[in-house]
Amino acid sequence: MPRGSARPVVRPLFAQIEDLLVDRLRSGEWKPGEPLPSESEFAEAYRVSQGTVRKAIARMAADNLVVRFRGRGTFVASHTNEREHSHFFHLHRDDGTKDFPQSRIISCRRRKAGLDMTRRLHLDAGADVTVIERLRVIGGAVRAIETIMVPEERFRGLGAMRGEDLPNELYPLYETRYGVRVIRAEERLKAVAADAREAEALGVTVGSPLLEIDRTAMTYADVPVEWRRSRCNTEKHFYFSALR
Amino acid sequence: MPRGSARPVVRPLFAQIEDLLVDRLRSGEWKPGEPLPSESEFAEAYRVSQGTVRKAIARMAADNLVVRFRGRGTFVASHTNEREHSHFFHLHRDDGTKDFPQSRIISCRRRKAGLDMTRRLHLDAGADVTVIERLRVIGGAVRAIETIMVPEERFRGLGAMRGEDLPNELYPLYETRYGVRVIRAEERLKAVAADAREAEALGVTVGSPLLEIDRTAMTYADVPVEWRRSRCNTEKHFYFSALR
DNA sequence: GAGTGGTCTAGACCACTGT
DNA sequence: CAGTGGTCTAGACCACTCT
Repeated sequence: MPRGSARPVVRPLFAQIEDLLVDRLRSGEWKPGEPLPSESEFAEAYRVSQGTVRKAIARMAADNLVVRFRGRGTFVASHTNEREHSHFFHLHRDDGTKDFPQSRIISCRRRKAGLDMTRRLHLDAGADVTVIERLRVIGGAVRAIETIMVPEERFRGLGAMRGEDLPNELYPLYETRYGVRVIRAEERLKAVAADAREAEALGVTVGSPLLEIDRTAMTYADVPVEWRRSRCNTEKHFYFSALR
Repeated sequence: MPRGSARPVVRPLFAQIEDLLVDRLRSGEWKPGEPLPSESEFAEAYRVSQGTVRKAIARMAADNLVVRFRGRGTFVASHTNEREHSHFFHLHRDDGTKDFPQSRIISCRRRKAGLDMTRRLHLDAGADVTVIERLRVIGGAVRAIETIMVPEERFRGLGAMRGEDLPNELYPLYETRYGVRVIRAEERLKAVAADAREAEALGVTVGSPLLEIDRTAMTYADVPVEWRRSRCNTEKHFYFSALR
């Protein structure tokens, strides 16, 4: 999507503080789940008022970069937290409830990136990628088949992992094992027809309509780190999107 | 969707001010596009500091209830503004560009609400509704067929309008003619198979996969005012969703 | 009790708009 | 020019957590 607009020449103080703090987050100075220094410490260190630091951190909290607790402190957001678990999973049962998906790995291999991957993941030609194929089981039934592509460079050794060792949720793994924190994602949805392989995996007839979810996941500074394509049987589920 | 949680017993001042202002917005005290009184006026009237009013209005701006301009003032948000035009339309061309849809009315009739409509629109049994059917033309080709359902009570006389008199965009009409401002919407997406009628309208074969977008549009206080169901040919377009 | 973030105030200065 | 919203400061009080 058309993103990223030119920055104004002069930035407010709080925005500059925010930039500095986001840079320090990106550098890994504080790991996911760890506490940041307090507002007053930052205020003193940067020689600005506490209110200015507050505004900077409030924006980081609004962007889900950190979470704040009164009386406890400010912590780097983490996908390992229960609250953020499946934060990016938008399939709901028709009755509106949301039950969390299980994963069943089909394959996990290392490959050379195709042209599409190099473009989506901002890779050089010939770069290595790990490609994971898996089924997603919701409420006991296979509801989606998913292809996940990540650069080997950032996730060294992932391509050599055995399927049984891969967890249900990948983003916590990205965080803890590779220090890659997924911040936001963009999804492109289409209706497509099931091919023979998909139809068999999902237990539907060839040509059945499937919801394709094409996701690019990004870390700090909008750098893409994962490309994922799911094809979902939406007979009993829907993808939820809130507009405002 | 599971929405609306219990309010805390004691609400901060700024939140109370926000509630009061939203109530006054809802009452129609200021029409879309019109200016609100200034921060300092509200501060004096409610006997709170200007900073507290600022925080209340900032939240209303974040919710797209109002728009603010430095030097000019605060204005009630309106779908008639260019910026908000097609704000809720999420279909993009495959190349990422977004061109705006034209509408071709198929029919516009008054009916008795079915059980589904009474439930979706919070109506009494036997209530009258206006049902509009139309095609959406994007880039010269028919890309979607759409059914729109609104309560006659709120949109009196809409059901008697001739198709030629209905504009491309309905939300500006809702605003100017009926004083109904759409604030937010929820969409549920599925992949479905085209039936004979849809296939003919969209120029695809029967059974082709279509993206169904099922939207409930709401005004202030999450009151539903429109139910809309679109079935889209996504061969050359995708539905965009940003996750954070 | 010391330390955290959340609320609220009061006042200053600024950029920008309309006249 | 007066009036608007945007930024920044400094300080007070609060609810809450940890030890």
